[in-house]
Amino acid sequence: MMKETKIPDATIERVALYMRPLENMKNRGEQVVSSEKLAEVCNVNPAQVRKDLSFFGEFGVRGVGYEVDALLKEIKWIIASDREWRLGIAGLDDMGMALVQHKNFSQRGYKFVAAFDSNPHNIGKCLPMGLVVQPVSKLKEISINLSLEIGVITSPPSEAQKIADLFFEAGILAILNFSTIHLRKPDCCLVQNVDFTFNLDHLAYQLNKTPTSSSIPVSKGQ
Amino acid sequence: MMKETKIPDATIERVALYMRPLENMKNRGEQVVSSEKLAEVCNVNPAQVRKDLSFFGEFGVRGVGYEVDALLKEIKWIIASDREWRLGIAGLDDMGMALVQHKNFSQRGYKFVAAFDSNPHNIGKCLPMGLVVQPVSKLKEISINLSLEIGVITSPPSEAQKIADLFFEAGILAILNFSTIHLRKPDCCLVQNVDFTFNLDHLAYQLNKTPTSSSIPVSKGQ
DNA sequence: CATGCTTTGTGCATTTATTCACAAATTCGC
DNA sequence: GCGAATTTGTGAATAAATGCACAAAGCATG
Repeated sequence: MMKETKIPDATIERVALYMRPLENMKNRGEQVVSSEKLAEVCNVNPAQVRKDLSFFGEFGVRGVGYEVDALLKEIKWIIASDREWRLGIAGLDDMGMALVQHKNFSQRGYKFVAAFDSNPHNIGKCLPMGLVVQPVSKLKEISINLSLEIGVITSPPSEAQKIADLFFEAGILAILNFSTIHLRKPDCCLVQNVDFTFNLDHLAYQLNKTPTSSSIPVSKGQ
Repeated sequence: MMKETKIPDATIERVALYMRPLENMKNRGEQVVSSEKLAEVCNVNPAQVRKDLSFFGEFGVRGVGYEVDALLKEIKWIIASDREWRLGIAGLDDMGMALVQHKNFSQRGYKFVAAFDSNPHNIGKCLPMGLVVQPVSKLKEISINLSLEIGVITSPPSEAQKIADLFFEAGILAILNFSTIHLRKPDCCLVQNVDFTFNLDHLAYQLNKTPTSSSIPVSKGQ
C-alpha cells in the first residue's frame, strides 16, 4: 500500500537514477526486470529499490518483477520528466555548444529554445534546431516571451552572476549552473550546480585511499 | 582530537564540495572563513562543516575560523587532488572536445595526456596542449606507455564498452563515463558515471513538487 | 590580566536511511 | 490444482547521519 509520508530526498535521487538503466533495458527489448537486477546495475540494495518504488505505488508483480516500460513511464511521471521543459542557455563556449547539441537533453524532454552570448562574434550564429544566438542584452525579454523555465549557465565566472540575475528578473524557475562561482539567488528560484572535477575528486579520493588496488565494489551512478 | 573511525561517505562528498567555494574565496583574497560562512555557501549546517573537517584534524582556530589557504591545502591533500592525475579521453565529439579544452581540469591537476577517437576524420587532429588524436586501436598501447590513470569516455554508447575494456586491459585505475550505458567492469577498477540530465531531472522534480513557487531553500552543489 | 565576544570541536540526542527477513502474491511444471 | 520456486511489499531491527548545545580556546580592548 502506497505511503502517504514525505518522500526521502535520497529516494527521489535514486529513483531518477533508475531511469537511465531502464531506458537502456527498454532499448534492448527487455520487458521485465527484477528489483535484484535493477539494483545490481545501480549499485544499490534490492530492498532499497523496492522500498523506493513503494513510496509511489505498487508497480511490481510478485514472483515476476517490474514491467520495464510501465515502470519507466511511472518514474517519468514521478520526476516530471514526462513533459517538455523549456531551456535557455547563456554562454556559448565549447561546453555550451556541446550541451546545446547533445541529443540526450532533447530526447529526455529538455529542449533548448533560446541561446545567449555576450561575445559579438557569436551573436547571430545558427545552431542546430534553428536556434540563433542572441545577445545577452535581450535575455530578459526573450526569456519572458518564450516562457523559459530553466536557465543553463555556461558563461565565464565573471559574467555568471549578471546572467543569473537577468534570468531571475525574467522569472525563471531554476538554474543549472556550470560556472564555478556560487550564485546569489532569490528564494523562489532553484539553483543546481554542476562540477565535473567533483566527479574526478571522488575518484582521486577513492584511488588514493586504496594504494594497492584490491577489490573495491564502488561504481556509483553519479 | 582527530577521529580514528572510518570516514562517512557523505563526509568526503561534502569535503570535496567545500573545495570550490574555498578556491573562490582564495581568489577573492579572503583569508579566513568561519564554518558558518562556508556552510551557508554550501547549503549545509555549520556544525556539519566542523564535524566533517574534524574527521581529518583540527584545522580551525577557536574564535577566529579557518585560514582559507591552509584549509584548501588540507582538503586537497585529503582528496588527493594536490597532485597531478594523468587522464586519457576517448570519443572526441563536441563534448569530448569541450572537456579536453576546459581549463578547470588542468587547473585542478587533472591533465589530459592522451586523446582517442575511432573516426578516421578526427585522427591526427591537433588539440590544445600539443595533444594529437590517436586511433582507438592504439588505446591500450598508448595508455600503458603514458601511464594513464583515469580514462574519460565520451564516445557513443555503442562503442563505450569496447573502449572501457581496452582501458581495463591497459590497467587503468578508474573510468569517468559520460556515455549513457552501464559499463561492465573488473573489481579492481572504479567507474563513475556522469549524466547531466540527472541534474535536470532533479530540478524538474523539485519544480513539479511545488507548483506555486514558494520559498524553497534548495540549492545544492551537485 | 580580566572581561566579553567569537567560533571551534565534539558528546549526545534525535532524526533519517538502510537492510533484513518474511508473509503475500504470482507463475510454472507436472 | 497442488507444491515448488520466484519475487514483491513492508514491518521491524539496525545502522548512519544530522544538528543541538555547550565547554574549550582564542582574540580584542582597556
